[in-house]
Amino acid sequence: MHAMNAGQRIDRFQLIPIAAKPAPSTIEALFKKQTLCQVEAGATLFYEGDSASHLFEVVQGVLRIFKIIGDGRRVITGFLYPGDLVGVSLKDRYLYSAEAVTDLRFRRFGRREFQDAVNASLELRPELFARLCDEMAAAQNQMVLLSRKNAEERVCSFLLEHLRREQRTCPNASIIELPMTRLDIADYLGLTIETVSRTFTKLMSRGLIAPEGRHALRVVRARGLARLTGGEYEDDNDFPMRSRHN
Amino acid sequence: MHAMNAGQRIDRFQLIPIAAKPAPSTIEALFKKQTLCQVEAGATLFYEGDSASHLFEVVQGVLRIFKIIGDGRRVITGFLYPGDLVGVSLKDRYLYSAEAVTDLRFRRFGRREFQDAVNASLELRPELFARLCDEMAAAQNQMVLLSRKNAEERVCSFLLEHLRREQRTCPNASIIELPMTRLDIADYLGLTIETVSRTFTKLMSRGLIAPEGRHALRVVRARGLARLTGGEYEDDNDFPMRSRHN
DNA sequence: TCGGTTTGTGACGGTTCGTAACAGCGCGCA
DNA sequence: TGCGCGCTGTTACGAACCGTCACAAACCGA
Repeated sequence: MHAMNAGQRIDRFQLIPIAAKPAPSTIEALFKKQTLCQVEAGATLFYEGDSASHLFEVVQGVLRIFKIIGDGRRVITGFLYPGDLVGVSLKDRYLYSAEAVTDLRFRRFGRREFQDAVNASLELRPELFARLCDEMAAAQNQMVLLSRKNAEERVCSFLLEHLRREQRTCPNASIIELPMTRLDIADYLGLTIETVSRTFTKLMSRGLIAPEGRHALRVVRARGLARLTGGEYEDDNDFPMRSRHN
Repeated sequence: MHAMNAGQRIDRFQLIPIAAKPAPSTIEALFKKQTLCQVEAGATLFYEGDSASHLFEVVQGVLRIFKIIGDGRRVITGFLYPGDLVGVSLKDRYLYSAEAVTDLRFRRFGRREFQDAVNASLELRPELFARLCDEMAAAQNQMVLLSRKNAEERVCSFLLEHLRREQRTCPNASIIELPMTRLDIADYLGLTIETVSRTFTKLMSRGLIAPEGRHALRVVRARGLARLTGGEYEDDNDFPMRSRHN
């Protein structure tokens, strides 16, 4: 297995002053009242098994959450982006470790205070619940990917997932940033870096994607990628899964 | 890929009269007020994509929840047992299909009524949240299994998971019932039936487990199985993952 | 008892892994 | 500015694991 850059544990965040905001109505607004923190790429926010004292909201940058088993095998269960919440679904201990992929800005919230705030507000509760559902849906899709998709399908799914993300802010974007390393991608997709690398090369040689600097690439034929994901991401054509709800 | 027994859709459950109970304090008590339903093995409770009108509580028997992608590949994301809730983490549509593995007794609850009941009760909310967290934790562990474990580790993890379940009701049980088919197990573990079968045989020849009829087996050396899971289920010995929380 | 389904076992092959060598890029330092 | 070093990423090749295919045996319900 490959070595990975073990981040230093940070016990003292660099604090950035932030102006006070009006009454919180959504979770994001609630977090806005919290101090903005910043850490460098590679830093660890918390370890799996740590007492779960805080929730986090990613403000800028990318975060990876992962589990490590026995002999060092790592599984990245998710990448988190600005607006995402970390540590919603937990009881008293973190289920996974969290490290900054890039330089990262985030906000922290004490678990108890957060719970109290959510309990007190009729607006916050449905939103929190919705976020939990999204997290669960993502986990299920990831299980499908890890369980039954081959290397090419996994990589295509990954790329389209990221394209969709870019397109949420910029609807006809075709360039996706991939700040994480190949090892990160491999550990997220349940492959090795070599297989990820080979698959990228193959997709490029077929003209589906094109390199765009070191840590970005251009999706040339999104439709072509979608056809290779093995089961989701079909947009317009009829899809057996969808046509069945009664 | 192997064919699977496509269950008939049930539109009318067999209803079983049940005595009214006192005030609900836990979720289980809440469900006790609902009519008990029964279906035969193979029946479908709902399909992925269906409008999510109800939650379910398994009362007796086993349920499988699964997703199917494009060309018929199936992924079983979980087996559910008496006391388990189905459909907690969802918004307006079911994330997966649900079929009875065995003859099944269950209770249904309208989503809206359930939401209202939970919102109205200060006791129910934490329990619901806790169940969501458990569901999430299970999903994460499954991702680890599917992503990084080999066939033997997957099967051993599966067996121990079931042994633990049996031992929750009967602390020194060593026989585990496996009412699902090999195909179900394979689709749950991301393997083929042949690999599951071969792995069982191997574990038997090593004396770790012993056959106990067709759909049950005896765990002879649980400790031995635990050592082969590749990362969890170590009980007493120091375990790097655990020794690190501060 | 019979036929279909489920399970078990073997041989074979393919996808992915693992090792290794090399190339590209960034960084510090002379 | 040029050089060396380390890290990341790419490519090649042999090996291993698991999937595929084929068939037999066991089981189950009619």
